[in-house]
Amino acid sequence: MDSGQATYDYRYDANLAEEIELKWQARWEKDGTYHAPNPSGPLADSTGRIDLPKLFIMDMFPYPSGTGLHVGHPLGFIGTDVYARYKRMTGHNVLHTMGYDAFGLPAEEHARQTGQHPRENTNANISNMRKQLKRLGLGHDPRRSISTTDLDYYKWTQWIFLQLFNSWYDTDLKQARPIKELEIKLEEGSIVLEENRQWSSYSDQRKKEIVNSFRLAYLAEAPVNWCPALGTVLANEEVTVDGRSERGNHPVYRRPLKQWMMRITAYADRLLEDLESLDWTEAIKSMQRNWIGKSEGAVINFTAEGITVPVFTTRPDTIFGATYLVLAPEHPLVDSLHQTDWPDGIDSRWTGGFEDPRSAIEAYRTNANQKSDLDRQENKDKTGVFLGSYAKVPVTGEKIPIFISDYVLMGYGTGAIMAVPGQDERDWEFAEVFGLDIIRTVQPPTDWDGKAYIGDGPAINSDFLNGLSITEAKQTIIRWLEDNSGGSRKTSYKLRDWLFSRQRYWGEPFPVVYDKDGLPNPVPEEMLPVELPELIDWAPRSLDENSDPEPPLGRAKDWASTILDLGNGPKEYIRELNTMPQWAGSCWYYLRYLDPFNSKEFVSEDVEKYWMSGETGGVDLYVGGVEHAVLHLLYSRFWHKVLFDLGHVSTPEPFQRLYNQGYIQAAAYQDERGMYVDAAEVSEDGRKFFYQDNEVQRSFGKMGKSLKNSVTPDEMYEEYGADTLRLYEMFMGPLDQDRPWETKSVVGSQRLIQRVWRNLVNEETGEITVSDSEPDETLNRLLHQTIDSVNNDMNNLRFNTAIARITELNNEITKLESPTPKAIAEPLVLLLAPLTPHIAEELWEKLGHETSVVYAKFPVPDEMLLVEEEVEIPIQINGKVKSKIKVDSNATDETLQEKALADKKIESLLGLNDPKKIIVISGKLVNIVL
RNA sequence: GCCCGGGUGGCGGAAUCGGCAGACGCGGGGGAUUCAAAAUCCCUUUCCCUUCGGGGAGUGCGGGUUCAAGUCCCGCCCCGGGCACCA
Repeated sequence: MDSGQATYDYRYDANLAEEIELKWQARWEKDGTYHAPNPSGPLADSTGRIDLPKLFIMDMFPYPSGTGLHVGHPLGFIGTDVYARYKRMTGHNVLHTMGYDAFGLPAEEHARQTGQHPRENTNANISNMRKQLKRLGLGHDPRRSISTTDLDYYKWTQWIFLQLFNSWYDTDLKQARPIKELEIKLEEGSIVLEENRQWSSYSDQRKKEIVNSFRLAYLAEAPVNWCPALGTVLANEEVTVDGRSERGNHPVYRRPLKQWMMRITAYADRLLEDLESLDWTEAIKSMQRNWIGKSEGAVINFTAEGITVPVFTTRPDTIFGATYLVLAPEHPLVDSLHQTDWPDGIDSRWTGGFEDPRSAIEAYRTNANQKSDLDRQENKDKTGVFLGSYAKVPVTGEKIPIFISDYVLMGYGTGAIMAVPGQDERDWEFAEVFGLDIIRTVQPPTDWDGKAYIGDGPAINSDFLNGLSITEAKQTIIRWLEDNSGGSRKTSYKLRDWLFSRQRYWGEPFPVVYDKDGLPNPVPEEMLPVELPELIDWAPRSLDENSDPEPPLGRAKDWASTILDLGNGPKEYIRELNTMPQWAGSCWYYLRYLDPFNSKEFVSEDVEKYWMSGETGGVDLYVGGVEHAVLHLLYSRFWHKVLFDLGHVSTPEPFQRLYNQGYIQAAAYQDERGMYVDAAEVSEDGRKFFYQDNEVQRSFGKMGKSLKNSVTPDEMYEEYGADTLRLYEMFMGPLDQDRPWETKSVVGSQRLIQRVWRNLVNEETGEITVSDSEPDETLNRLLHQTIDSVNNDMNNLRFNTAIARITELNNEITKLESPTPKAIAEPLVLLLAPLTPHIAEELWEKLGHETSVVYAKFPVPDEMLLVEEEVEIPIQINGKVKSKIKVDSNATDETLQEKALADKKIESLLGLNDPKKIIVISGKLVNIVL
């Protein structure tokens, strides 16, 4: 300002914004403004807020990455903050805080590249992220912030593991029970494992093994996803469809290893059924349903070579159309079922060109093994070989040939199917390739010209089932099978047990030690936590496909073997060397937020009941990205249900309402070589885009380094301030929608704040300029209409429209020629407070208030003022608006019609025509039909 | 292939009880202010035609219901996401 003209020392610009923002952030911290009281314990207080209705609002906590935030990250955080602030102002005790999911592969990968210990690196990242988030003015209770890597936190993660280890799933009660109850049942003989065998006749070792096999956390030798490049095994959920690691895109190999598993399959039905009670989007629910993959049907026992071959089918009603069996190539019965020689006169298509079944099978298996999952997926041509043997169909006694083919998967059902080409497209294709019989058992509609018919219809060619519908036929045949020991009703799931071991350093150690017999023993609760050893050489080894996983913890020799007294005197034990997966810590963090300082329990009963109560119970609002649809949300629900069964929590579900925020995308530009160029340096001439005078092509994608299109919050603070950034992000569109970032549009949000400021404050002196005079009628009505809309929008997370309404109100205020009446200014500040808390605090203080705006009462509309005295009514002729009239808002329909017909314009348009019909919608519209 | 979303101005998006399509913002155009500019304020901005009074078209496409359809129904097309040889 060097022109000598009026200087605006108090114009709302980035500098003033920063001054105001830092001032209030310091104040909030000092005053503990966002502290939410607990009903009891160390976080109880005397504010009286505990008597208000509670609300637990939560974000999916972030992984503290080293690269820092870009403006896309905090979108959801701002959304929950605005909502939380609104709820505080409408009389709720709001719990909102933020934690860090800091264990896991990325931390270690980063540490591996930089050579820094994961802990140091993680801590640095967390404090950096805290700083960045604090600058946004998020109203979090800082006392409740936890990190999954805190010793005091993972102690309780280990404690929960012990709950799982010490429980089994009672299928009669349909809930988890303490393992002791199982032991008692086994001793009493109310559970018998083998007929005519007493529990006492088993050896102690065997007893232990048997009990172990019932636990919810158990060891199993299972085919797992081994990723040598990451040096660890991965959960199914962490492997992409084309058989690579989700993180890093490294090849993953299937191999059997002894691993910790979590018996999530026991909960499949409850995880499925309880989805109904949740306020989640249909998209997420259907992804979970899909993942659980429940299908009801029957297992049917075919016999061949004196061996029973069980087959799972969802269509037992089609059994009369079964013309062959197919086993997965790796099915264990293949070796005992095949013949030594081909039968005479065999179809050449069935042999694969081999001399005998054994060599054909061997060649087929080798070939199938070499096929990648991607090949299998893309190449769906049906292949297979005949085993040389035949199976007997239970109902007919007929003999049908047995094949192996890779279109049958070992991992689902029984790994074997009865093929019914008439009613299954895949079987039809196979039957065509191999020249097998096709028998329709459901009558297709008369105009049916397709191949396999999947739809409903009367059963045909099916003996005693003929004429029945699919549903009836299913019931009938299952009853027959059960009566004749031909099979039984059966439900299958796609869901597999959760692989819980990782060969990594940076994770929670298992509270498990092994004694000489090699069996796992839980580390007693009072010995927790089992602390991660300090390791100098913590990096995983680079490994090749054939090597074994080599857990880094094995290198901490002093730690790995230990002397403990587990109740039978000090003995030497070997520790479990694997660590838990990253999901473990994120499974239950919401519970620790409630009672972070509790050293006796993971959460106190009292506190848990208070915060988790509700219609169906759980976190009242959980906001996060859709990418956690299956993994985190399913695991978390599972653990929560176990804790519920064992009486540690009071609700069957952890998250009552789930809301998926959209993503902020950003324009990215590529030059003619396809290389991305710095998006900040690209200019536009209206149609084309240029980088250093060369034309570049625009596309939209995730913000980030690789697309060179990141915009950081810091750049926004520098130019506009945090309130503007918050306002802009909320104004861009509905919270659940993806939207493109546009830096040039941010100014619009700043202008709103600027105008509000100017309407209330003298830019030269910084003095408040509001008047005590009464606002005029029109403005007052607008104020109350705005208050009404904003309340609605806030409740429905429609912040974009709330801001639009506030802008309209402020635009009217701007047009006033006299100072803004205080009676308008105060509610305006309150309306803005959830969205732009810093400037609201500053204005609130300038308006003479001594207490924080955070707990001021949000304005409530005066119902009387919501109804206009006079309204403008459109008049349509044949549905098109031709004129408008002003009438008293409570005018009768008769008056409305009269006035409409008397309108000059309408009169002239009607001319001599007589209206056929006149529709009057009270207070809204008149439509004249000619 | 199946299952979810979603297609509205140059752009982000409003209008979801069937009742004035385009609120609010960005961008564009014009004006005031200024020596000038920035900033600010005001007007204007769906498209086409216009004798400047106005007229016509219009919410992905084609039908339908209705006095009235972005909104409801039927049949398609396109985009985004999820699942995918799961018996």
